[in-house]
Amino acid sequence: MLRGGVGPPTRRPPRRLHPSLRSLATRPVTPGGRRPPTWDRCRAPARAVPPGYRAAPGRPPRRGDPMSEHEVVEEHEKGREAFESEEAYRLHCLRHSTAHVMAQAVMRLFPDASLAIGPAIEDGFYYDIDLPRTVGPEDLEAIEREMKRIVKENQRFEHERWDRETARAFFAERGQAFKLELIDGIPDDEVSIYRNRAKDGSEFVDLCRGPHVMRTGQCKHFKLLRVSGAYWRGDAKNKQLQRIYGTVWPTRKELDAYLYRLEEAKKRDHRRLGQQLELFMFHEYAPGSAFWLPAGEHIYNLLSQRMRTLLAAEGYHVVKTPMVFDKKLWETSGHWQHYKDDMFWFPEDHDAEDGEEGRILALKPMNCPSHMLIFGAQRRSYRELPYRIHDQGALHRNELSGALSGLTRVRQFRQDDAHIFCAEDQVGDEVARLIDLLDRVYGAFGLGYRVVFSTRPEERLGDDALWDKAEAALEKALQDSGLDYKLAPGDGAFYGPKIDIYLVDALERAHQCATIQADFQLPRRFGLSYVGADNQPHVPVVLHRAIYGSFERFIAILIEHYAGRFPVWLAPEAVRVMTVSEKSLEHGRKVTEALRAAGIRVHFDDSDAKIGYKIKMCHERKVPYMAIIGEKELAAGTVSVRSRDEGDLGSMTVEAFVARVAEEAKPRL
RNA sequence: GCCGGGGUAGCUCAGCUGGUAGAGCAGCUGAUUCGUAAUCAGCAGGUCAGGGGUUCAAGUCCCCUCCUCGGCUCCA
Repeated sequence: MLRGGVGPPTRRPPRRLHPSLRSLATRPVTPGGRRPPTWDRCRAPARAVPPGYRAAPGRPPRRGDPMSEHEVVEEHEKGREAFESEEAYRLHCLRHSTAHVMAQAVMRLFPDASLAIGPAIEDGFYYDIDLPRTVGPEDLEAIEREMKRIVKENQRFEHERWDRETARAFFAERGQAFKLELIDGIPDDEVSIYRNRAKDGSEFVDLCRGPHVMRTGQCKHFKLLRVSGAYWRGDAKNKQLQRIYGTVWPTRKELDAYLYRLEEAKKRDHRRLGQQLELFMFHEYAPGSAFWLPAGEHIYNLLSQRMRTLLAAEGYHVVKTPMVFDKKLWETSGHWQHYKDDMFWFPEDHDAEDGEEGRILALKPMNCPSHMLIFGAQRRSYRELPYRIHDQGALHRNELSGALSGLTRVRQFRQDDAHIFCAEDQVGDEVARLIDLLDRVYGAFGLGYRVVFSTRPEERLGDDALWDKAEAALEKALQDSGLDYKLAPGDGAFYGPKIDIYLVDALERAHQCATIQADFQLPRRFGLSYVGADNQPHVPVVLHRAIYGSFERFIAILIEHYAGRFPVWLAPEAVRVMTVSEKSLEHGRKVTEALRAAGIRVHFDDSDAKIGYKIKMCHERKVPYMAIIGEKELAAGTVSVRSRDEGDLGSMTVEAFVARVAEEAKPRL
């Protein structure tokens, strides 16, 4: 999500991952790195055809005519096309099927439950259910036990087609109001139904597009993870349901690997490491706003400085703009109309009588309007274009209290924000330069990335000719870059097409950070123009762009990506010098000074603790290098070096050590 | 904002069905001068998130507020 775009972010919780990237995070990370053979145990139904039934009109649903083998195969081939790989398709079937198994189990335990939807999602599945009471962890265990029984029974997933009235009657009789709503939303005359028959003669019948695996026995390696609230159709005005999340994998090994990955992610959680490493803190007096402690501020500031330097070299003008603006600015940009609830604002005159019209001021949630003012403050020539403005000013957004989370969802943050004012025919070049730039930036951190190109949405501003031009320019730049990218038709902003970049971290999780958005609307709203070579006024195109995105979020990703083990060039503390005993204090001091003189961030642990204890403390801080100084080193004028990642490196001369660390401390960016 | 977990010493956590708060680490003081992931002893540290209520008695039960965590359109 572009935290600096002009789009009117609606007041709703964030979508976590772009749908077109769903498969990205589903890749299992096995400790050995190799993927186990899986698919022999998860057979999708196309090869072996499950019995299907078609209900004849007017007949009771159970007595349908069997769906022909050909039809079933055809259907599954069709379903498969929507997936990028056989693997993705089979996982989808497995996950969706396990959602059914869970629903079946829930219905056994809570006969009054009412089922909403239960899709397959990244890494698992969920089912939204209206339950008579709230369920807790003990209930999840009970549901799991029931699911295991169903798996053991190895029930078939029988596919049937019913006419809609039969289906309506069936679900109405069972009080399944959500299913009725879903049926009413289906345009076809027939609806698709899946049926599971239990050994005891009971049945589980669900409205479902499918496809499914053949039998419940395939859904063996699952685990229910958590339960939370979710609104029917995602709308806070609707009834809130209980959403039960689970995960499922074709093999035990993959399930274990996934659970291991969850554990690993928990260990790397930036909130936990942020406290452990004293990078930042929060206080209830400033919900959603981080306090950057010295170690964290070091990283923040380093990223900030490197980006300024980089962008200055790219021809950007670095500016600083006001924090508080008259609400008129936000009316001009359109934020006030769409986004007022997410802004912090207040009357200029606090003593104004009730009803008295005073000036309203607002903290900026985005930088773009003030950049529009800068561009518009002078008469601009085409010779000045592309005119690039970079601004790292603090932004404030009044996020929903329930949406706040660590550094990733905050109320105050800064971006490596910039706006590029250019002529229409310069868009392609600028985008190409940006792609080159972000490739360099992400490369410096060892982060991979994926690119998604989003084109015109149904509801949009501007004429189609302009959209044609913009989309063509962006796409050409993408093609020229040689990058793989995915197309997301209709996912663009209402004011222009965009390119979103998803970072892939060490745990193969995707995070949206960078974005490049073309905007044809904002310059018009601000009445901007430049004088062209033809001596006529032209409206510039604006590119909204960010590479880190917000510093807060990017640092959170870095913390988790590195698991707190920052490389020397980023680490707040590069070396800790420690003495074995007081006898070597003097030499320790000298070594510390030598490192400091070389510009290395070093701390001298001259306490009287034992060396083993000092090493342990240092490990907990994840300092990359330890220089151990004892009487041997004192006599030889050396240091004994221990690396965080490689262990004891033996002794070397002070000069060699300083040179080694200095080399690693050079900014990679 | 909504649903559901949490909030006990700086940190991690214990405290059963109500009977007046505890451990480890960190801190301080002292001893110890030690060779690659925890030296010993002593001391100090809490309005049990905040407020209200029930009770002879509340960390524990009830209500309100704040903060925090998991979620809240990956659409049969």
